[in-house]
Amino acid sequence: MDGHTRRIPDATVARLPEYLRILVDLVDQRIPTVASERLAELAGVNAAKVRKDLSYLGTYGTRGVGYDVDYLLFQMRQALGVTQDWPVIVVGAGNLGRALANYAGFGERGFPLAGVVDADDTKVGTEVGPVRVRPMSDLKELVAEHRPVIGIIATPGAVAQQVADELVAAGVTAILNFAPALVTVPPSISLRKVDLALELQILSFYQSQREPRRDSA
Amino acid sequence: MDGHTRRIPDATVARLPEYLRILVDLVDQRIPTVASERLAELAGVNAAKVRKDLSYLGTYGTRGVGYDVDYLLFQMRQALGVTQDWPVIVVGAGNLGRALANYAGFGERGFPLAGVVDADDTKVGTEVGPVRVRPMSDLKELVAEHRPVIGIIATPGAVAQQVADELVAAGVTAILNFAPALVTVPPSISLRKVDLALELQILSFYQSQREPRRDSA
DNA sequence: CGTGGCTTGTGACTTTGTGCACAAGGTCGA
DNA sequence: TCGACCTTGTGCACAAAGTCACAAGCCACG
Ligand SMILES: NC(=O)c1ccc[n+]([C@@H]2O[C@H](COP(=O)([O-])OP(=O)(O)OC[C@H]3O[C@@H](n4cnc5c(N)ncnc54)[C@H](O)[C@@H]3O)[C@@H](O)[C@H]2O)c1
Ligand SMILES: NC(=O)c1ccc[n+]([C@@H]2O[C@H](COP(=O)([O-])OP(=O)(O)OC[C@H]3O[C@@H](n4cnc5c(N)ncnc54)[C@H](O)[C@@H]3O)[C@@H](O)[C@H]2O)c1
Repeated sequence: MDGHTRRIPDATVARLPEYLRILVDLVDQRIPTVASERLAELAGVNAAKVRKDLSYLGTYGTRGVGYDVDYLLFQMRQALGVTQDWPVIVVGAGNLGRALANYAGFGERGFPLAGVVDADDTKVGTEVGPVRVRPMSDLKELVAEHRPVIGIIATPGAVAQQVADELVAAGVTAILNFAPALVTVPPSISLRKVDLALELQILSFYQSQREPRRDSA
Repeated sequence: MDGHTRRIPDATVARLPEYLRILVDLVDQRIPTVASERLAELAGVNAAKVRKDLSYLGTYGTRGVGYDVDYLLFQMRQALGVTQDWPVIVVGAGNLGRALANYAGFGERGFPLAGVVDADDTKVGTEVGPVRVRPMSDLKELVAEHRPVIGIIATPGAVAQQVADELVAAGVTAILNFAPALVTVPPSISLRKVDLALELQILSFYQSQREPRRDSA
C-alpha cells in the first residue's frame, strides 16, 4: 500500500497524539497551513524534531510554505489508526472508573464508552455516566460485540493482573492500566500504564533536588 | 553532606518510584533482602539496569547477598524526597477532581489532600472526599499554609495555562497537569502531565500496526 | 523566466539510555 | 583460615533519541 513508511521510533509515536491535538485546534481556527516552527512552539518541542517526526509519516510538507493542516491531520489520523472509533471498556466502577465513564472527552476524541463492568454485585446495575454497570460475566459478550476494543483497568492493584488476564481471555488486545501494579500480557497485546502516585513522586524528586527541604526541626 | 551522588539520569528517576512501591511490598511481606535479579523481575526490567539505577543512590548492596530491603527503602525515600509528606491541592472539582479527592491511595503514599478549589460558585462549599471545595481566592492562603505543596490541574484544557499561572503566583513549585493542553511554567517549577486520550491514541497506534483494521466495509 | 526568500527533509554529530560480561568483593561452610 | 560460591558495581560497546546546520525545493514577484 503506502510504500516507504520506515518504522516509527517510540519517542516519535509518543508525540504524534500531541501533534494531532494541535492540528485539530488549528483546523477549528481555520488556519490552512502551519510551519514546523509554529507547530514546535505549540507542542513545546524543537522544530527539527517536529520535522523529523512528521517525515516518518511521509513527505507531506511543502518547502517554503509549511504543512497543509487538513492533509496533515488526515495523515496523522491514518498513522495513529484513529480513523475509526476505538470503543473502551472500563473494569472497576469505583472513584476512578466512574470519573472515566462520566468523561465526555473520550467519546469526542474517538474512544466511546462501550461499557463498565465490576465484580461487586452491589455495584452491578447502578448507573455510571451513560451506561449501567454490568457483571464480569458479561465481559466476553461485551468485547465480542465491540471488537476491537480497549480495556481500562480501574480496580485495586491486587487484582490488576487477574483482571488483565480476564480481558485478554475475553479478546481485548489493548489495555490501559491505572492500578499501581506490574501487569504482564502476551506479546500480541499492547499495554500501557498510568500511575499517578508515581508521577507525584517524580515531581517530589525534582523538587527536592532544587531546594532540599528542612529536616524535622 | 552525602558526598558522591552523581547526577541521576532522567530515565532512572522515572523508575525509582516503581522500585519504591516494590520495596514497600517486600517490607510488608517481611522479606529482609532482595537481589537485583528478583527486583528486576518484580519491576519488569533488566537486572543490570536495576543495579545501575541503584548505584546512583550510593553503594548500598552487599555482594553475594543482595540489598537490605529496609535500608534500601530508606535510601530510596531519601533520594526521592518523600521522607516527609507532600500535600496536594486539586484545582477543579469536576469528575476527575472529585475522583482524585476521594482517592485514599495518595494519602497513604505520602501525598495527603490539602484542599480542593474551584472557580464555579455553585461547587464551592460542596463536599468532596474529606474536604469542602474552596473558592479560588483561598488558593494563596491554602498554599501558604501547607508549603511546599503540589498543585494538580483538573480543569478543562482551555483554562489550564491560566490555572497554572495562578498556582505559580500562589507559591506552588510543582504541578501535575491532567488537562490536554500545553502548559508552560518558569524553569524553577517542576511540571508533569498525564493525558489519558494521548495514552489511548498510542495504544491505537501500536494496535493498528499489528493488525490493520478493515476499512469501512 | 529568473531570482530571492523561506521552509522542508535529512546527513552528521552529540547525548542519553541499555545490556552484556566480568572483576571485585562479600558470605558462609568446612 | 581458606576456598567455593554468589551477587554487586561498572567498563564498554551498542542502540536510540535529540540537535544542528544546510542543501534541496518551492513560491512569489518583478
Ligand atoms: N481514584 C483515583 O483518583 C485514583 C488515582 C490514581 C490511581 N488510582 C488507582 O485506580 C484504581 C481504582 O481506584 P479507585 O479509587 O477507583 O478504587 P475503588 O476502590 O473506588 O474502586 C475499585 C473498583 O474495582 C472493583 N473491583 C475489585 N476487584 C475487582 C475484580 N476482580 N474485577 C472487577 N472489578 C473489581 C471494586 O468493586 C470497585 O468498584 C486503584 O488501583 C487506584 O490505585 C485511582
Ligand atoms: N474525567 C476524566 O476521567 C478525565 C479523564 C482524562 C482527562 N480528563 C481531563 O481532566 C480535566 C477535568 O476533567 P473533568 O471530567 O473533571 O471535567 P469537569 O468539567 O467535570 O470539571 C472541570 C472543573 O473545573 C472547574 N473550572 C473551570 N474553570 C476553572 C478555573 N478557571 N479555575 C478553577 N476551576 C475551574 C469547573 O468548575 C469544573 O468543576 C479536563 O481537562 C479533562 O480533559 C478528565
